[in-house]
Amino acid sequence: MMTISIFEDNDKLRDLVEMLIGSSNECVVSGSYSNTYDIVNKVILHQPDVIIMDIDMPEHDGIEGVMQVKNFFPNIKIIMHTVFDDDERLFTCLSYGADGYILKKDAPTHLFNAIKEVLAGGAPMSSGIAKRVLQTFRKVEKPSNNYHLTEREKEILELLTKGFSYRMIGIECTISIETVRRHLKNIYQKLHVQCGTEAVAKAINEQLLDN
Amino acid sequence: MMTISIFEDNDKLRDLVEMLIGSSNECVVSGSYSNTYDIVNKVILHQPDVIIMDIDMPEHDGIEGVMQVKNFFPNIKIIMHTVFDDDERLFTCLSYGADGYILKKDAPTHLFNAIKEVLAGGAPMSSGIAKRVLQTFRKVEKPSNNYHLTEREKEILELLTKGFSYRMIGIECTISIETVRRHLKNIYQKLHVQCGTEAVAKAINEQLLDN
DNA sequence: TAGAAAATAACCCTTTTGTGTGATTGATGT
DNA sequence: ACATCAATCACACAAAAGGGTTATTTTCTA
Repeated sequence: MMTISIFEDNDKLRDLVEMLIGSSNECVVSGSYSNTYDIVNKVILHQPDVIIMDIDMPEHDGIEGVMQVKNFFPNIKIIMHTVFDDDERLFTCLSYGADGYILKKDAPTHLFNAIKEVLAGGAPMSSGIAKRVLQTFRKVEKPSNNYHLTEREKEILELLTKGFSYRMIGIECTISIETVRRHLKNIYQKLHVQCGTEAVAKAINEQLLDN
Repeated sequence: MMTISIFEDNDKLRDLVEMLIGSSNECVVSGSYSNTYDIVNKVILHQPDVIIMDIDMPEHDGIEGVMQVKNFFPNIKIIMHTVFDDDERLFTCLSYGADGYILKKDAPTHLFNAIKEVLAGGAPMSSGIAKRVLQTFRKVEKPSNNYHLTEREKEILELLTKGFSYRMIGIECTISIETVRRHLKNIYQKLHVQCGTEAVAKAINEQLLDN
């Protein structure tokens, strides 16, 4: 028997969800509130396995709720249930550790399936949400940031980012400091930079070093 | 009527999937191969709406396939169908733009639902996969990487990352070069680094500059 | 209002960087 | 066999970086 708590400020919707879950013989609703005020103590009181969390609530909203709960009880599953599908709120919730994200426009059965899914270790999301999440993994089209650095040059540049002086690089690579200078001179030219610090910044920002 | 192509080197499984899809009255299979050799021309030939793509295939594998197809036809949906659930391959595929990721251990109906889901603009994933994806959004607990840099110090460090020399920083901030030296000396101490390049690397890698 | 923290500045001195110029060797490819 | 390129080394020189020390002014706060 799984225990569910609900945080939702729309009374009708809250009742509906409560009924939906209550009618199941696997879940029971314990704790149903219209905001996340003092949520930690409420959670301690009800010991839910899953929390259904609206975002837009007066005073203490759902984002605050996720943060608080996940901070103290990372194992309690939280499913966001909201009308919002903007990136801002979505990724904020996910970064706080929300386990699922269901839009209210989906059928109520979606929400019910989501509960089973989080309990099974999944991450239920409305389809548009899942798509948006995957989209963030798309590699931003690199403007061919290939400066044709040779392997040796990359090696030396990497040592430079680690704070090695020219001399230390020479010792590390067992070459003379003169050669190190020569390599770095070439590197600076290829990267179109004037000095080591700029080269290091560019190398890290544009991920020029294969690590 | 939707057209599906299949790339899968296990003959039996390929036939099975083909049958499964063929038995639907909404989808038809056109193009069924055991590797992704010359995949672009094959795709041109069959004009599929969705591609079911295995990863582990001899010679030309599914990762290469995703890369090629998405490069030329970003609108064709690709669902990965594989036994692999390691992060390495998962995120590589997603970065190339895969639209779904279904594990072979899931029921075959999962795959069929996935086709409908991608066509509806979704991003079908096996539950464990979805969870892993969400996990990457969790804010990594910053080990209080606070070196107590003052605003001025951050400002100067930022200019350093832009390749400004001490003198240029002085001009930019309208302070003497001596003060710049003093600030940077303090900065190096606070960051526990020996030189500018290392400080720049640390600043960028640990996101010390609020931008 | 006294004290702390931050920002400012100067001087000295050594080491490091960065540039210009030139040269040799080995591998690679045509 | 010749050309190209990467990697190596050398010398000279100017500019910049970085450390030590000391000191003044501003700003903020207890």
